[in-house]
Amino acid sequence: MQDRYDFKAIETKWQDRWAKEKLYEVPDFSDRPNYYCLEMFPYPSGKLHMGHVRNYSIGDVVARFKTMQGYNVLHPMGWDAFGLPAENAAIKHGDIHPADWTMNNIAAMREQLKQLGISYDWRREVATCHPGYYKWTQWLFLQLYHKGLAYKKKSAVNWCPSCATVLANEQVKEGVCERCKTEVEKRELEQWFFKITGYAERLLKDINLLAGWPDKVKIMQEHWIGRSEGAEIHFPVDGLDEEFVVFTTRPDTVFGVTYMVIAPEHPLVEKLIAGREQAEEVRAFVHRVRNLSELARTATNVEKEGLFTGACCINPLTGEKVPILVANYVLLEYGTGCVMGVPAHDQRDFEFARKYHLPVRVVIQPPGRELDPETMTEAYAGEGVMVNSGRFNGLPKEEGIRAVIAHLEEKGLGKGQVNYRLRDWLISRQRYWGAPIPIIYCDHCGTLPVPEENLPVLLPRNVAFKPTGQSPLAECPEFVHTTCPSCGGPARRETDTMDTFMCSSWYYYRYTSPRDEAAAWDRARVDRWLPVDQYIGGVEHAILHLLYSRFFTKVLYDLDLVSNVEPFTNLLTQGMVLKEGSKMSKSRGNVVSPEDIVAKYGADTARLFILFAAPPERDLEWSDQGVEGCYRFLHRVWRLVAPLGGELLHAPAVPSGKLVGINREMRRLTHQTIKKVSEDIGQRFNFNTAVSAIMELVNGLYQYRELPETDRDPAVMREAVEHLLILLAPFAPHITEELWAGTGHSDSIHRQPWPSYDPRAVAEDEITVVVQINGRVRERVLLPAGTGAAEMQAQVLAQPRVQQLVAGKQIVKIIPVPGKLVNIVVK
RNA sequence: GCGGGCGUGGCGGAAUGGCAGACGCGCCGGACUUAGGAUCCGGUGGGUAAAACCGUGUGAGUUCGACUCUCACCGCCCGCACCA
Repeated sequence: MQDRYDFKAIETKWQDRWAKEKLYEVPDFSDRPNYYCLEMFPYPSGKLHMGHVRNYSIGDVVARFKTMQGYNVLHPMGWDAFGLPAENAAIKHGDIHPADWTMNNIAAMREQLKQLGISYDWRREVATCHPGYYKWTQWLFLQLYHKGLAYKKKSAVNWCPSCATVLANEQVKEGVCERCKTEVEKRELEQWFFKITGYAERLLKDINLLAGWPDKVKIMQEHWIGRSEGAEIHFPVDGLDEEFVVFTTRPDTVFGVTYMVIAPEHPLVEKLIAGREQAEEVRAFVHRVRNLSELARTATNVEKEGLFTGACCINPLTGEKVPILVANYVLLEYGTGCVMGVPAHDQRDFEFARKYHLPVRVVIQPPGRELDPETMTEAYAGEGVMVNSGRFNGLPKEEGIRAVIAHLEEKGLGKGQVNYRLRDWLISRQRYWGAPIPIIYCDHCGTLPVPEENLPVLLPRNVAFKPTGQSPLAECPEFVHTTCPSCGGPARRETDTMDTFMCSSWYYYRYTSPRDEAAAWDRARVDRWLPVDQYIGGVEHAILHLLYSRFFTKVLYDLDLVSNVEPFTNLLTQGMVLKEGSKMSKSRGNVVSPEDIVAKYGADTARLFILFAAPPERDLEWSDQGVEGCYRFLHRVWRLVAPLGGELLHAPAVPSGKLVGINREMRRLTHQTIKKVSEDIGQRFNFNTAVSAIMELVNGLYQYRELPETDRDPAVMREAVEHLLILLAPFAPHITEELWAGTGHSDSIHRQPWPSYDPRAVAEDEITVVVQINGRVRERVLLPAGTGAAEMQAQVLAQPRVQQLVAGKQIVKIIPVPGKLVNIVVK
C-alpha cells in the first residue's frame, strides 16, 4: 500500500473493480429480506449539482448500511428525461435535437454518478424518453382511459406564455409558472385530464398510513386536497326557470342570507342579466375582471367589488327575495361558483355588505352576549344558537347544521355535500419532447384509443421546434395522419404530449422490470419489492410528484396491477445546499461544482463533508474549509491504518481474556462507536453525528497508538481498526475498501456484515456522578458503575467539599439519580 | 391572514427533563523542521489573578432540576392564498 492517500488512483481503481465484479447488482429473488432504497431520479439537465450529490450520498449510505445488515437492497437510478429544457435548447441553438441533447447529458451525469461511487445496480437504469419506457407510459394512459379516469374537456386552464403550454394547477405557484416564473394566463382550451378528484377522499384518508413521512409533507397534501363538509342549497331564481346553486359550510346560517354572489365567468350570469337595464354595466364589469391576470385578481390586497345583476333569487327556507350580485372574489373553480352572503357570520361577507350597504341579519347568537347588526364591527363565526330561523331557533350551531341539511334533503332543496379544493390533473402539453398521448380522432368514429398492440406511438424525429402555442407534432403530417383503428379510414393523431409528471409517477415500478418488453412490469417482482421502503428527495415535490405517485398507485391497485396502496413507506426530505446563506444559482454566482470538488478532493471527501455538515432534513451551508477538514480526516485515517499493512491480521480478531486499563478503554470506545453509528444511521438518520462518532474513534486510536507497544493489545488494535473501516465504509466507500484490502483482507469491505456491539464492552466501570446543590453543579464524584441510590447519596454527602457547602444549611431534600447525579436541596 | 419549521460560541452544528457547546472549521500555543499553509500534541463561550458569577431569541410558568415541556411575545425561513 502506498504511503500517500492517492484518492484519484484509489477511486478509479475500485470503481472499475466493483463494476467488473458486479458488486452492486441485485437479484430479484433472494433468501435475504428485500429492501427498496430509492432516490428521486434527476432531470438530465447537463451536470450534477450539489443537491444531487447530497440526495444520492444520503441514499447510498442507507443502501450500503442495509446491505451490510443483510438485506437484499434494490438501489436503482434513472432519468426523468422528457421535458422542456431539451426542447428549449434545440430552439435556442438550432443544431441539436432534444433527444441528442438529453442523451449527451445522461451520459455525462451517469459518469459523474459513477465517479461518486454510488452503489447503483446500473443494469436497471431507465430513461423515460426511451421508447421502451414511454410505450408503457402510453399503455398506462390507456388503462386510465378505459377506466374513465382520462377524459377530455374544455375549460379555463393555466397557460404559460413563456413555456408555450398549459400547466396543471399544481404547477402554478402564486399565479406564476412554477418552472419559469412567468405570470400564467387563463385560456379556454380543450385538454386531457386525469380524474384525480375521484381519488380525493382516499388520498386524504390514506395519509394516515404514511407514518414514515414528515408531518410537513402530509399537512401540505391534506391542505392541497382541501376537504370541507357542508351543503349544496338550491335557490330558485325569481322570474326565471333557473336555479342558483351554492355550496356552504354553514347551512345553519341560511336564514341570515341577505344577498347572493356569482363568479363573473359563470355561464349563468348572461341569463340573469338578459334584457335587464343592468346588463351592459354588468358585462363591462365582467369583461374588466376577466381581463385581469390571475395574479392581479387573486392578490391579497385586491378590493372586493360587486355589482347588482338586477336579478333576485328566493331563499327556499324563508321565501324571501334576495339580490344577486356578480363579485370579483367569487371563484368559478371552487364549489359551484356561486356563494350565499351571510354578513353577520362571515367576515368577508360582512366587509362586502358594509361596503355596499347590504343588510346584516344575525341568526346565531353567541353565549353570554347579544349581537346587534347595527353596531357589529366584525362577523361572528363562533359557536352559538340559531335565532331568527323559524323552526330551527334554539339549536346550537353543529346541531343546526345537521337539522338544516336534513330539512333541505327532505324538501328536495339541497343536500349534504363534501367539497374538495383539489382539481383534476391537466396532463396535456403543447410541446414536442414528451410522450405522445395515444389517442386517434376519426371523423366517423370519434375519439379512439390507440390499440395496445400499436404502442408505442413513436415521437417523430424531424419536427420544427417553434414555440407556437401548438404542439410541434401538429405540424408534422406524417405523425398526424393515420388510419382509424375502427373503420380504417383516414384519421388524425392527438398531437399533445403528456405532462412529464406522468412519466415519473410510475418509474419506481419499472425498476423492478426495466427491460420487460411484454409488460410494464412483472407482477411477482413488483409485489416483492414494493412499496419503496425508503424514498429520499427534495421537499419541492411535496405536492406534485408525491401526490401524483400516490394517485397512480391507487389507480394501479384498483386495476389489480399492484398489491400496495401506497408507493413510499418512508420519506426523507432533504434540505437544500446553500452557499453564503442562499441557494446556489448561476445568477448569484455562488455555485460550487461537484466536478471541481471531486477532482480536487475525491468523491469520498465530497460525500463525507455533505453528510457531516448538517442533519439531512436541514439546509446545509457549504464550507470550503469544512471540506478541507473532511479531507484532512481521511488522510488521518490513512496514516493511522495504512502503515499497519498485513501486520494487522496477525493478531486475533477478538481480544481474549480480561482486559484492563487502557486496553479495556480502547475496546469500550470501539463498541460504543459501533452502537452510536448503528443507531445514528439506522434509527435517527443523523449521519452527521455518526461521522462525529467515527472521528472520535480515530482520535482515540491516535492516543492509543502513542502508548508503548508493551502496553498495547494487538487484538484490541485489530478490532478497533477493522470496525473503524467497516463503520466508515458506507460514507467513504473507496478509501475504506483500499485500506481493507491493504491490511490483508481478501473479500470486499462492502460485503462485510454490519457489526453488533458487545454490551459488556460498552458498559462503563466507573461513573462520574455530578453533585448539584440547589440545581447548580458543585462537585463531581467518581463512583463504581451500578452504585445504588442510597449508597450514592451517602458517598456524596461524605465528600469534604459537599460537607463544606451544606454546612450551616438545612437539607430539605435529596434527589439521587443513579448513574447520573445527586441534587441536594438546601435552605 | 392560515399552516409548518427554526432561533445554542467567531462559524457548521452536539446534547432519552440531569455536567450546555460533542465532532468539525477557525483561532492561540507547543513539538518536529532549513522551512511549514504538512503532521503530531495541548488550549479555546463570556467573565475573573483565581473564584464567584453570567450565558441556548424575549418574558412568564411547570419541575429538586428546562436548550429540551406549557403559555405569551419577537425575529427569520418555508408552504398555502379571497376555499364560501
